[in-house]
Amino acid sequence: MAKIIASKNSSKKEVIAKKAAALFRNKSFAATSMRELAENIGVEASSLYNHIGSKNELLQTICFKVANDFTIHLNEVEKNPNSSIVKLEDLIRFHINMMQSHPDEVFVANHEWKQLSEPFLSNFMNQRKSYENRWVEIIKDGIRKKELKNLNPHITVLTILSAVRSVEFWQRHKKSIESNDLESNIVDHLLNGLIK
Amino acid sequence: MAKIIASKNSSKKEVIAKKAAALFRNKSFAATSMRELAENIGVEASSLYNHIGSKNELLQTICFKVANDFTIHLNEVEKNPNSSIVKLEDLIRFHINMMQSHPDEVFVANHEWKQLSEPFLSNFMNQRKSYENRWVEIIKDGIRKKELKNLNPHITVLTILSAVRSVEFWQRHKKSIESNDLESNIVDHLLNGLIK
DNA sequence: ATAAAAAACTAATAAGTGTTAGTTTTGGTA
DNA sequence: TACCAAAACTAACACTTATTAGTTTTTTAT
Repeated sequence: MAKIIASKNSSKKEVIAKKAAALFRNKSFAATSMRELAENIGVEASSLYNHIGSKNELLQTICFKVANDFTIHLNEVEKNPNSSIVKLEDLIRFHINMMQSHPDEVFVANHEWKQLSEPFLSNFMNQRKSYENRWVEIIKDGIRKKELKNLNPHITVLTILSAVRSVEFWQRHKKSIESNDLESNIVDHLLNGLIK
Repeated sequence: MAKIIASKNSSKKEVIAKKAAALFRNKSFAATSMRELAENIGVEASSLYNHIGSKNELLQTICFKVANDFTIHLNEVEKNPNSSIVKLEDLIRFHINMMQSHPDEVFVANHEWKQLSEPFLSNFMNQRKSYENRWVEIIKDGIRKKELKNLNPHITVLTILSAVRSVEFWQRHKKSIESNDLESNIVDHLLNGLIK
């Protein structure tokens, strides 16, 4: 009889969620069946329900865990009395690090949140909206203090948040690109531009 | 009896593909059923098969149409003897314009291509790889001619291609943001940076 | 008006979906 | 060793899926 193996660091539920994140990333939430998830873990589909509530709950767990991590870090950034530039650099680096340490989970939160069911969907969208608005305030502050160019703050935020997602594409090349290189390149590009 | 209405500019197949792109974007390919697509068009699901081969074929049509448009434009950019900066600006603006003129199709090509079946999947990935490599060459040329900073060209390309996807988020705010504003903000940010 | 072609319909197929019920096995504790 | 709860199993349910077959309606061309 096959078994779900829980390690010291992660409960069986966490083992399932981890594998689910990988599958939801590679095949999409809708195209991943519970039977397929079970097979990847080495167990029958019905056995999963001893540990989780539903397929939807798995998606919720993944998405809100990621959202909370980002919110918590933003709380800390806002607390510190740094310049807007330092704050932005800190935030950008955190995004890049999150994508490298939890690539599947962040990918799912970024791309599969649409498949959340209500009320989780509305909840998630509100949380994201609020997160973006707090970035916008940091940018506005930087413009006010003449640290940043007078670009549209909303566009700037979405440009940065989109740009950091390029890290998604680098997982395949883990060896060919140094992590520090990746991070400093993106930060430099987004803050100082491309032209000499 | 309901009917699929073909206009002068678009055949019935194109009407179906257009609606499919919108649904695939909003609900994902896997989560969109043929019955749902048919209902949105005002017809029974089986009637669609008088005009299309399969659900998969719809996705193929959408993805490769977009990929070809981008490839064709890149061909033209490479032909013209402009500086690398002008070429890059041209390419960035084309991406932004494509996302504004064909938002659903570009979104699907960007996010749902994974659902393509073989051999289309491999085909699409190769085409994208080649597209990215040709961007890389333009950047390398710019570095060689001292027009651009010496950043990693591969990282730079993916950063730009990710950043322009921020346009996806602006569809909801069509009225609040001027299209020209959006375009010039992104171009300025990616080429000249954020810091004053 | 009539015949032919295009495109709609209804009904059915076979396969796959998430999830539950009921049963058996497992591993740890008394 | 005997017991009990946790966690696995098999089997089934009620639906949904893409797609096809066969039929009827609509449109087009003569």
